[in-house]
Amino acid sequence: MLLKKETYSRQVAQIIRQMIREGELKQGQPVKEPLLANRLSISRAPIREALQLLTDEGLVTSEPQKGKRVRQLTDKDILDSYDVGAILEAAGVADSLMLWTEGDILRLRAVVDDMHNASRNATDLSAMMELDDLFHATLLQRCDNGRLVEMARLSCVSISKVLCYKIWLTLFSPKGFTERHATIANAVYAKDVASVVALLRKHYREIGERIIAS
Amino acid sequence: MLLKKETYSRQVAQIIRQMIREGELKQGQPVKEPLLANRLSISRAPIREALQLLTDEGLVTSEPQKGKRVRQLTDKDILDSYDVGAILEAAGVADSLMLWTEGDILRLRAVVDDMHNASRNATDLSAMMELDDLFHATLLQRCDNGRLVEMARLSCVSISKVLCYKIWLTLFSPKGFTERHATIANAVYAKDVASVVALLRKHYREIGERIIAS
DNA sequence: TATTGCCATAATGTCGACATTTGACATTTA
DNA sequence: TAAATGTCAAATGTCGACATTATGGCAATA
Repeated sequence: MLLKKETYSRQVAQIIRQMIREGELKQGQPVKEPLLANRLSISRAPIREALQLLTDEGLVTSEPQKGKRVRQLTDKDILDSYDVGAILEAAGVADSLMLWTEGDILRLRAVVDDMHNASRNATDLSAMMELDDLFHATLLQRCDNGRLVEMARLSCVSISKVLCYKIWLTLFSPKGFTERHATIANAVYAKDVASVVALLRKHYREIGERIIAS
Repeated sequence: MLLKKETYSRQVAQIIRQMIREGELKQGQPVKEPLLANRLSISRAPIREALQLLTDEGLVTSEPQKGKRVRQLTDKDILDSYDVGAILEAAGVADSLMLWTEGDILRLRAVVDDMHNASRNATDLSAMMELDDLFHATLLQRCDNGRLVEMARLSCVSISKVLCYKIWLTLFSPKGFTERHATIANAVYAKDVASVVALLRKHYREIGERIIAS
């Protein structure tokens, strides 16, 4: 076994993320340290650390002396987050699209192909989720601003795909989802920067609006 | 007295920020919990919490089992951070400039006037710093995307004005600093979105480059 | 009945101590 | 001499307990 003795805090953070995704912890609900500590049979210290990690990710809100809660996303939070993500991703692509090689384009094509294949088999989007991540990461493959890439993800993906996991799975049909990304990819193949930017911002805005509508 | 019994953690975080600004804690230097705990005569728990707060802000890096260190900014970190800040601020202004009223413009003029006045008295930029914050906040006064505003600040200001505090004070002469902002303000008065965007990105890039050059 | 004040309960904030890991120095060995 | 190993102090991770603060219910009062 490839010795991996993670620290408790990180394992707990992952467990709580899972609990939020699965709906065991709902938005706005308080997260009580003693409860988790008992349930996991560890002390409160690592629990507190884990909760602070999640606070940094925006999954949990903290009010001194009042405890921590699963973040309650307002409609505006969702729209704003996706808007920021779109702005950053669009800027990152716009600034780096000129550097794309033929190989880069092939990589993007491969991702879109995988989406097409997956859309024939999968009944919901759960299989699509990692392809979606891969697609957007591939769009930024030539963007050398690591901070931009990181913040773009942090802004919307990390939040929405955990807090709104179940809703996210119902947003689109696998086919429609694939087509949306194919459209964006086509603009990339054509190196049409303006279209890519416009399509990305539209794409993200629509996702935000659909999440709200649910 | 205006009862303000902040939690220890937050006070400690502020103290450490101050220590970083003043150069008592230098970049890359390990931050040892027992030391701070002794010095402040409190236990390690609030120290650890404070360090995690600072980790979220990007001022401190953490490696499990290896401790925390004051973040060591690479040249690329600085350039990338300012680039992200510029992208967000420019997008925020671009999307909201059409909403500006005459009163909004007067507010911006007032800030620039304050800068002019300050530049005649101050010998360094220390007095300018809060005016700089105010200037950029005023640029985004009509941007209703709170998350964008927050992330724009977090991306560069919070980091650089703490980690590179002393360098920052020597970047420009007060006069030159004022003129730079006046130039941006003029483009705003003219509602010339393209110029504002271009000037902002240039402004931030130059700041990054000057910090590196030091 | 509605409001105020008090109390009991439970959660968070903080503490001091122990367990484990890390990094450096000393020692051994080739 | 240089590499490998053993040893030890110091720092981090975790624990259980106490102190302080928030929350809800109940009684007293207007």
